[in-house]
Amino acid sequence: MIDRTDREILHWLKQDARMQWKEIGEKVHLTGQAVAARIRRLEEMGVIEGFTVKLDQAKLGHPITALVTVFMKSSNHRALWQFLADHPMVEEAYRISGEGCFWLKVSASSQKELNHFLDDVLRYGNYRLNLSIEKIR
Amino acid sequence: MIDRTDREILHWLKQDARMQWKEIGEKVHLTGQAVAARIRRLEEMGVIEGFTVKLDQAKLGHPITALVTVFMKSSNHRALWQFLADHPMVEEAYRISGEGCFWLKVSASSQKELNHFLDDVLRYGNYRLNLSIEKIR
DNA sequence: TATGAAATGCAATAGTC
DNA sequence: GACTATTGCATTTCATA
Repeated sequence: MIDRTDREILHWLKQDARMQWKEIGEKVHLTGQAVAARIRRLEEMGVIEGFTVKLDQAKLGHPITALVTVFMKSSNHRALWQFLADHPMVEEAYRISGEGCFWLKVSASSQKELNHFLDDVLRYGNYRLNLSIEKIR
Repeated sequence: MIDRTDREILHWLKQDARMQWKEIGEKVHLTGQAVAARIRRLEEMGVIEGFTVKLDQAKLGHPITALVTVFMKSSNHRALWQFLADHPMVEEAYRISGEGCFWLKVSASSQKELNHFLDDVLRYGNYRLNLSIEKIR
């Protein structure tokens, strides 16, 4: 279904998603064509969801990374779900187990922008805020 | 320093990091070469940290995503820092403000594997655990 | 599911503005 | 910084095992 070679290919793609099929092929002892076929299959299977860039948010003018836990007061999960799914400041969002909570990673250009976001969140529930002071990974 | 066109390029790369320079060029009204030059510059500036794949961890045999907050008991931050920076299950880790804490996103293949990880974390401090029950973004 | 050969087309480089 | 023209090489496709 998904063998050791597939995992090796994913390993290299994780390091550099623009690596050439041929180059990956040399690393995993396959031709570029075989690598291309495997990657196509992994995409079709949904194992590979897509290819992206890792960006330095601070250098893009978003120096604030906030880790937010939201505690719902109402049971109107759906509305918050949609709010989070659409909001441009939300980089990651999870529904989590426990007292009807969500967990978010939010990127902000200023304290003011973050405050405004949090005010919007307050319409749905309370929150606990943690600010990142260093990104480890 | 970093203009509107750069941001547009980043926007397209975020959607598909393997999009061809030429194709991006058509979208932002530039030649492929001009796009390549800008991307090279953005990499040198460190705005682009790299190119990666988005993977479906569940389909790779890691159905559990845990969001963990660590509260240090000692002040031996450095040791935990290193532990987190190296550990293969840790997908993201941040030093956060407040009571000497870290925040982590951890991927696990089983409850047992997660428990083992958490036991290791206990050497450094206490933790609060939340399990993801749905990935929103 | 892999390879080898052929056709296509992108990327890299150099030169110009 | 961007464009055009040229060259080199990866990707794609197809036939084959």
